[in-house]
Amino acid sequence: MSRIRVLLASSAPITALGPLDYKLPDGLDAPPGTLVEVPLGPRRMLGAVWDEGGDESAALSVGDNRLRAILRCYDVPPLPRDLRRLIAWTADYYMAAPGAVLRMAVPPAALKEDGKPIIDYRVSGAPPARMTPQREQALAAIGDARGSVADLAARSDTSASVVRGLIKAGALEAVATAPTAPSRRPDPDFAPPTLSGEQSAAAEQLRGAVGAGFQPYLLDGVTGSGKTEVYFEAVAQALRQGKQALILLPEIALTQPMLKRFEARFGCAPTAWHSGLRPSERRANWRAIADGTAAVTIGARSALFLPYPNLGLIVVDEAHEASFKQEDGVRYHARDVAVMRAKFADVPIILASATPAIESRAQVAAGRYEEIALPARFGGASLPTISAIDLRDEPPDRGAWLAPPLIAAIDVRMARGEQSLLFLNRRGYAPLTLCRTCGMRIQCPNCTAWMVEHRLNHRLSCHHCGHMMPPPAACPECKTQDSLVACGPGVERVADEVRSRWPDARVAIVTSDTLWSPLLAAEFVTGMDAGMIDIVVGTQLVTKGYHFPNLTLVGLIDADIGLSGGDLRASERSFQQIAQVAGRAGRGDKPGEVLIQTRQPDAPVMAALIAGDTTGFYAAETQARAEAHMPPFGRLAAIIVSSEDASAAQAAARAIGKAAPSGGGIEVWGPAPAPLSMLRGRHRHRLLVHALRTFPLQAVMREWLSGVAVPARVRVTVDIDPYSFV
DNA sequence: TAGGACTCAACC
DNA sequence: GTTGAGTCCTAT
Repeated sequence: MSRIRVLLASSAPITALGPLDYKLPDGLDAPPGTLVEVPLGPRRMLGAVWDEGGDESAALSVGDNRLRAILRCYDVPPLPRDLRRLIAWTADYYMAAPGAVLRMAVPPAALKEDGKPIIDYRVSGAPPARMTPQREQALAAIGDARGSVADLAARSDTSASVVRGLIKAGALEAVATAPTAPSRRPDPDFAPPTLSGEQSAAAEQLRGAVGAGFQPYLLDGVTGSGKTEVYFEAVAQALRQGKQALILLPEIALTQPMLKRFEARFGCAPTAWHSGLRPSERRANWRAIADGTAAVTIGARSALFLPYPNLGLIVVDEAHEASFKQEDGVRYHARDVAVMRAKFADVPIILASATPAIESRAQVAAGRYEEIALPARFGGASLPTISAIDLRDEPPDRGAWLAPPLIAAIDVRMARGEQSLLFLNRRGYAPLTLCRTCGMRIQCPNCTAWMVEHRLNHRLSCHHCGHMMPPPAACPECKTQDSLVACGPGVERVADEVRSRWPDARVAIVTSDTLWSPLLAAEFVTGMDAGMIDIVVGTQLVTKGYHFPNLTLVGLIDADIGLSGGDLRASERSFQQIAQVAGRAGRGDKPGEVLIQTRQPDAPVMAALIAGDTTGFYAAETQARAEAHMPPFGRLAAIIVSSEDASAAQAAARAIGKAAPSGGGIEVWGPAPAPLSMLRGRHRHRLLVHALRTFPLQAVMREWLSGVAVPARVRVTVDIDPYSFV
């Protein structure tokens, strides 16, 4: 009998168990990283044999006589050492429970013994006994496609229950496929690209980096400069060396076009990892990654914690994206954790972006990251011209949102058969519904937020908690009939205006509501490429890496939205967002034009964009941050105290504030009611901790928070390096 | 005094 | 996070 330590995979937030000791029966071998099933009280839990972290708890461990034996070892490879170190580092740095981080590395579906087949459905040919308009529509739209219930519902623009009804009626039949991860190895020499001189030099440098140990690279290339082709060459090099590569992307909506590009370059699909995988695919892909057969993984941030046994390269694409910051559960920043994984695995990491974060630029300035710049667009395409429309001088018509110069520019595109993109970062029809009679604004019952009208599905919806209600006919407050009016624009409303101004235009709305599956995203891309769409109205989803050669006009409906928030990164974020959406214009051989509707054309962000003065803008922002000791020149942490009981949350927040340390390089602001003072039915107060860059922030906060007793119904969440200030 | 609502600490 | 033990209260 021997004693082993096991870290349990639990979802408990802050007060979680550290590793526990178990008995390893004789004859069983369980090296560190081995995944095991262990008893905990009456339950059976998943855990990993653990060797990370100090052995200070060994002194507190229970006696041999009270040890329980592990139940079994899973027949999968042990978690590699670099991953174990990463889990320990992430838990320590972000003040999260190590078990909660472990859960991201080993999703429960991964260890299911039997690989269930993937069930797809297709039209059987037998018409249903009862035909309804929805069923007819669904069958016509499905055609000879196949897919899951959700896929088919999305494709046919009906609900999942219509599809299930058709299955029950026998009009759709099931097709089972064995869930195997891609078994072919991507071929590094399948279709080598033709690179520009600049690209070749960059690719050459990155190829040389693969196999030469840890080094971060900032691949800083303007939109349309061909960053993807360049880092694909580094991926090819990793493949030649028999290593695995990981490419992280900010959102799944992007993965579909990316998978296509990958396939064109390497001759077969990579292994995908994102929240949309079905359990059977998740299991198959996890196992292929863990046993090393999956050579290249393209995934969302959670792919960072998978057990690659043989990692040779990490790429973080669109590395400036704020969505790499996870905002629930373990609050980590995937870009920063990716750098740590590269460090532990001793491999190079490439952060690719046209608009790098100030944090990443500062690392270049400090000499820790190497910069590789691609200052020109690929294939001779030029960067678009950017100009502002001052809404104070040239306002849109009453009740409309497009100013005359933008309308004229769209007219030109319509006449030439070119495509236009209108950007507004607001989903739905109108962000606010108010009563003309009594002034009441319709608010979410669970959150301090307005209900947003969505006309496409005839609902008012809360974008924070998902609460929905049908739009009331009368004011809920004063009961006046037909008194409610929509205030302000969302993309659906702008699309309405577009349709009424250009009745012949083919209009697509692109938001997470309309493009929520990879299939729908792929259909949008196909439609754009085939010239079936004239005008796109979209949210930030359209800023993400798309390449449409015939898109020559980008209009920003309201460029001022992002500036009003006033948090630390508001200017930087606006700059990045506008630069990214502007970068969609003129990527082919036709020049692009960008029109920015704004009420403050003289704001530094707008002035820099119009003058093309990226360097000056970043220099000014960086200097302002440095002077205020703000990240990356200082450190921030947020403490969010929440409870369903308003007074309990307030009392706990006050108690934490009262116990706050002071001086010596740390200051604590608050507590104050959070800007979103109620979220999902919980009342929230927050404290903001500001510290000098060298201050031992986590250690001090651990000490501080562990000294404050908080009732069970109050939750205390720590957010290290916060990005969200609501 | 049984039963229910609730709190709290241990779980190896 | 879950669980079971412990505590307090109430209805009978």
